Amino acid sequence: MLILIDANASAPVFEQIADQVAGQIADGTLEQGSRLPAARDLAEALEVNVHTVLHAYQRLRDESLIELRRGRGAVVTGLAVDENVRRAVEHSVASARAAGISLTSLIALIRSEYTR
Amino acid sequence: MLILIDANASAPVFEQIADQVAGQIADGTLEQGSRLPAARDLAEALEVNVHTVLHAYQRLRDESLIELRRGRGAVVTGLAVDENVRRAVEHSVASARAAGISLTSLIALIRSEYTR
DNA sequence: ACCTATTTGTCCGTATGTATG
DNA sequence: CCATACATACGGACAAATAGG
Repeated sequence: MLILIDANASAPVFEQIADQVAGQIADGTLEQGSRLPAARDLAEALEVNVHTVLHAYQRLRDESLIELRRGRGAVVTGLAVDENVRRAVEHSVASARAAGISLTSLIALIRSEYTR
Repeated sequence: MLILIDANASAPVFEQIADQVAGQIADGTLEQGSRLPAARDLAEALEVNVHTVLHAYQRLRDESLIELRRGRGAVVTGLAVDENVRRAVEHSVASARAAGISLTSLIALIRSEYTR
């Protein structure tokens, strides 16, 4: 876990942590199924508060890059892509319906975004 | 702002607040453009900590139901639905591409979810 | 251009709850 | 039953953006 905090950076600390972990998941340094250090441990190593690390972890969970479970820690999902896609599609459809957008229009949106 | 906190409920307080505000946005009690009470004020009224209310507000922002700006407060967006859809679609397409899912397959997914 | 009040944003610290193993 | 580790809530402090005078 090579993570560097730049105290002078404009980005908040929790975001720096989240971004760097996300980057390591993206480039394969952190493999699917691997476990992140316990929030307290990482916090101690980085000399920041536990909440700051937990905040970063929760951000990563919201982006479904990791799974958080009490007593178990943070596990990289990363490649649960099918599940990611399913959820993303579910959300797209839900917000489209809420906006009164027809199936045809939604598909047109998807198509133009895909071929962009 | 009629919000009731049930201390005995299983749902956390911040979620109770977020859900009730979301409900009032959905049913029109809170109109688009209207301003939510300052976090500190609502916290005082509900006799909870400011951070708890801020947590709820930030949750609502993540769902793009409100906009948060320092010094200005929390404003109901509600109808920025087109933007919501655009972002959702963007995300769906991005995760589909990352998963190696073709445009055709993605459209099939969208269709089945829509008509579900 | 300046100052001040308002209000969210971040971070720290502490305490307690709760699911996991 | 016990240790681990995230989840929630409280409290306090200061920073940063906004609005208004």
